[in-house]
Amino acid sequence: MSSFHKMSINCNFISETLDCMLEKSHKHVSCASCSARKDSLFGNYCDHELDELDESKSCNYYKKNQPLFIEGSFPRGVFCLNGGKVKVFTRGDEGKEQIIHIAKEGEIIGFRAMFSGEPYKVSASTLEECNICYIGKEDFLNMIESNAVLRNGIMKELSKELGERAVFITNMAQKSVRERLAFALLILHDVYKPEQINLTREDLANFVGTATETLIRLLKDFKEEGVIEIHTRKLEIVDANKLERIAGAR
Amino acid sequence: MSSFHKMSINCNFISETLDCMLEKSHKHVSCASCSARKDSLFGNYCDHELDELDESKSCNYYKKNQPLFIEGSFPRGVFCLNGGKVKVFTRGDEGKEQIIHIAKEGEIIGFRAMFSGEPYKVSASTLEECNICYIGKEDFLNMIESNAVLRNGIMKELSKELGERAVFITNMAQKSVRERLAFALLILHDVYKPEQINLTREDLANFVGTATETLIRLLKDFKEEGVIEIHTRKLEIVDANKLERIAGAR
DNA sequence: CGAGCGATTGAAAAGACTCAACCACCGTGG
DNA sequence: CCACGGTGGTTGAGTCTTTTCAATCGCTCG
Repeated sequence: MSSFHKMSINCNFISETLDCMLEKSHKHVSCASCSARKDSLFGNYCDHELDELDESKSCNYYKKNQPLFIEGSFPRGVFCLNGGKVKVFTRGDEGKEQIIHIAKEGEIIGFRAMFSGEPYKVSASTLEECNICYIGKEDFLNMIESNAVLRNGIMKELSKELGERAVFITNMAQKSVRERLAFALLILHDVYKPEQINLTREDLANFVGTATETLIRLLKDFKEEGVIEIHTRKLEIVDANKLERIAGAR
Repeated sequence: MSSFHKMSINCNFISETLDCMLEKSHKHVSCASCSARKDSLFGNYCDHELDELDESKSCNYYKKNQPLFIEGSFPRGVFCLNGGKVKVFTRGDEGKEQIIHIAKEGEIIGFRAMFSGEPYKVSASTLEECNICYIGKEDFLNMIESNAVLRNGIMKELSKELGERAVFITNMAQKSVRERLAFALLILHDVYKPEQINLTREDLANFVGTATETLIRLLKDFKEEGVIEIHTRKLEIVDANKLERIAGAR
């Protein structure tokens, strides 16, 4: 844990660090004023709960492509995304990443392995500059134990994800790459809005579950069909309805 | 809830009347004497908890290929498998089944949707004759609320499944059908042992995520390579190590 | 300004699917 | 008891999607 903390002792306020000199000072973002919190599992916390939460957490700044945790290691706490996007992925036999989920502000990451008693089955790393708070395992489990609302929120979240993954599996097994790409773009549209989708082609391919070259060709098709606009690396969804039609039902 | 109960009561009548030879009377299997329980989430229940459980549940006999619940409907309770195998699956756009999981004795099925507040994202139906107990939603949720051990067991289970599905997704996305089949056979070997794997080719194909014809050809290959034995419908694993090698890491 | 990574394109090869036909086993009803 | 129908299993051939390999381009960053 200590190494992890050291690693991330520099700090936050993306708004300040956007382009100028990269002075990331380690400011403590109070949960009470966290803009991402309203959509999170802590959204309905009252004042004294927020104080408690503030006590037990630490805030950290992450650069692009920094790992939060790695498949196979054991969890020591959970991560609460204040700003930025994070990819959650596994590696197949040849080391190729399969992205399972792209997390955005407000999401809590890494609590699955906290309950399963197993090591992480997935890895997580930042896709861009991020501000991420960290809550130690013990504190987190205590909160779960003593706070039924939070606990139910967690169970609901676990359950929802489980359902989503069933659909994901079915899509992987039965849809063509073209359909899966359309599906993926719709999901990413939701994650990134109001911004444009901003991923490397490789990450996008690893989310869709295809080869990078295939992905590129299909993106070109979509562009020619007028459903997306390609701005170098960034993708703009032009016709979401058409995408839905391409993606098929669900 | 009532309609579901009616349905299952009917099952018993039907079963009794249809195969009179087989005498599947609707006996109440006491949880205390349930042989499947020791491996289940209720494995460590004490006497008075078992009494309570017995109170709130009903026992039902299911014929082969009977549905427990269907994608899109809302859950009214959970199913506890006393005997027999059950497939859990979703349907893709063209109605093709994708089997997500094959459950065996001792497993509790259908609790995901209980917490998510969503309708079922999957369907479940019996693969053979089954004895299945049913616990109503309210009773079940009360148990969860008041019994921390059970609750933690459930959370652990949800978490484990979530991890397994991440692996499943990666396999689907990156492995060849041949590798996936090897992987699937190993899983099924575990589920079915000490019996032989007993599924229709179509179900097996829908678990692996391929066409029935492709599956059959690959089974033949495996047989010729000496890793399995085919006894009409039943499959015997001859060389699990070799299967593991074929399946790749993990 | 050069190195290097990410993006792109083309051509060939492979894996898997679809379609169509046929077989074989099993329980049913005549 | 046997013919029948139906489901599940098997095989072959052709097609098509997708991958792989190889090469090129282009932008960004030090």
